[in-house]
This record gives sequence, structure tokens and C-alpha cells, in this order.
Amino acid sequence: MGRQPCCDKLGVKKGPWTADEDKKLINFILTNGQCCWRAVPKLAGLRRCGKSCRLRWTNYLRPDLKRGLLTDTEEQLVIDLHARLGNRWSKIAARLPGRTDNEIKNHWNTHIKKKLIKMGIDPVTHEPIQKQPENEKNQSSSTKTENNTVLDSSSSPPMMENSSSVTTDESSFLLDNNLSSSNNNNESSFITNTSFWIDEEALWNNSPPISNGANFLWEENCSWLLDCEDFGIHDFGFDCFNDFEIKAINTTEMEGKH
DNA sequence: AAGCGGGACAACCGCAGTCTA
DNA sequence: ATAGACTGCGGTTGTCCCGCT
Repeated sequence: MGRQPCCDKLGVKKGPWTADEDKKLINFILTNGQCCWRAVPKLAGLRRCGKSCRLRWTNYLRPDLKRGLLTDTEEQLVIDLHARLGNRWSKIAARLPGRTDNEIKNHWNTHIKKKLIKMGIDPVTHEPIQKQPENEKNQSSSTKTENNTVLDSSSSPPMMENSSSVTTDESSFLLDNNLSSSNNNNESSFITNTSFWIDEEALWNNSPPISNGANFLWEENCSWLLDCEDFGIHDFGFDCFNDFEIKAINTTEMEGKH
């Protein structure tokens, strides 16, 4: 039958992570890589659920994460992607190297939403906000697609209201497809209220892949590991640490930082 | 200086799809 | 084939911080 439970619910700690827990988790991931989250808490000596460890790592400790506010370019990119993908934060995050879905989601809810409303743009539909009766409102969202005659029913953008009918793979395909054709003949059909669309492709092409690890920002995530940069950790993919790197981590740990 | 309210963000919850024993 | 664990995702909540009164 099935697998072993990922964690026994009893005695599992919740709430904010301590520096010591972070340290243990980072140390474990560096040593063993990202696999078997179920086993992580036990092996790393953490009284946490594996799921919690995974979240902590992906949302906060991962060394390739950028910290700090989103740049204007990133913000515009998020708006544009949201217009096409809706609340598919993971898909949006996949287009912003070093950003997590949680981070983007938070930023959307706290910053961008308000900004758009202030600009008179509905953050859900990305249409200009117009005072109109509810029944007309519903009509307008459907007629919008009709007005944009380039779109047929099979390729219409997954705006929020329609997004449930589009699978993840379909939306990925749509996004990629539209990216590659954004400078061609049908770009205007998607976004009518954003002007930054043309620059996206260039932006993404210029963005370094996450996996090469060349742009790790250690200092804000795990400052206790800062010294490791001198040893070249940022030059490696994170799934394949060698003994030398692990030694470096251990050395840093012994210094009792943080 | 203290209390309050809002903003920002980390973390949790629950669901759905996938995987595996 | 199936039950149940694992993983990923989006929504929501909790907590901390800061500015204002």
C-alpha cells in the first residue's frame, strides 16, 4: 500500500523558522541535494514537516533567489503575464529568474493590485475600470474576445474568468507560443493596455538561467554562508555539490555565524 | 511614549494531480 | 488496479514592522 507518511504530525514544529533551523536545512540540502523531502526533517535533525522544509527552501533559502522589491521591469512583466495567465503564480515566477511564486503573489497583492486600481485598470481583467451594470460587465468580458477578432476560441488568452478551462500545459504552450510570435502579427490581440510587451522577449533572452548559479545572492538569504562565495559555490549547480564545497560550508558553520 | 492601523511578507492550509508500493 | 503518500500550487492567515495620531 502507498508510501510512508511524509511526517508524523505529532511533534512537528510550526511557525517562523529560526536561524539554526535554516542552517540545518541549508547544510542538509547542500550535502544531499533536493530530494526526498519526506526524509529531510529527520535526517537534517529538524522537527518540521517535509513540506515545510521544501517551502522554506524554495521560497527563502534557495541561493539563486533575488531578494528585495521587484524592479519596474519585473513588475511590468508580472502584470503582462498575469493578464494572460491569471493567478498562475508558478508559471509567472518561472519567467522571472530568482523570483518565487510566493514572492510574486505577495507583491501582486500588496503593490501591483493597488497600483493598477490607481491607474484605473482592473487587476483581474486588466481592462480599464468602467462603471457599468453587472450584466453588461459580464457581457463585455466575453465580447472583448470577440472584438479582438484575431483570437479564436481555441487560442484565447486564459484570463482569470476563463482560466479554469485551460490546463497548465495549454497555458504554457500559449505563453510560449505567444512569446515567440509576439513581434509578429497577432500580438495586439492579447494585451490592449500594456505597452511593454515587445521588450519581454529580449528581457528573458538576456536573463541568465537559474541553473547556472552564476548570479546567486547569498548575502541576504544566508549570510552565514557568505564566505562560501570565495570558494566558488556560486559557480556550481546546486544539485551537485562536491566535498570541497561541503567542507567550506562546514567550516563556515563552525565559525558560528548568525 | 503608547496605542492603533495598515503594509509587507513568511508560512500554513487544503486541494488536485502524480507517483509508488 | 488501487490506496494512499508525495509534490506543486494557489489562497489565506499570522506576525512583524513602521508610520501616524
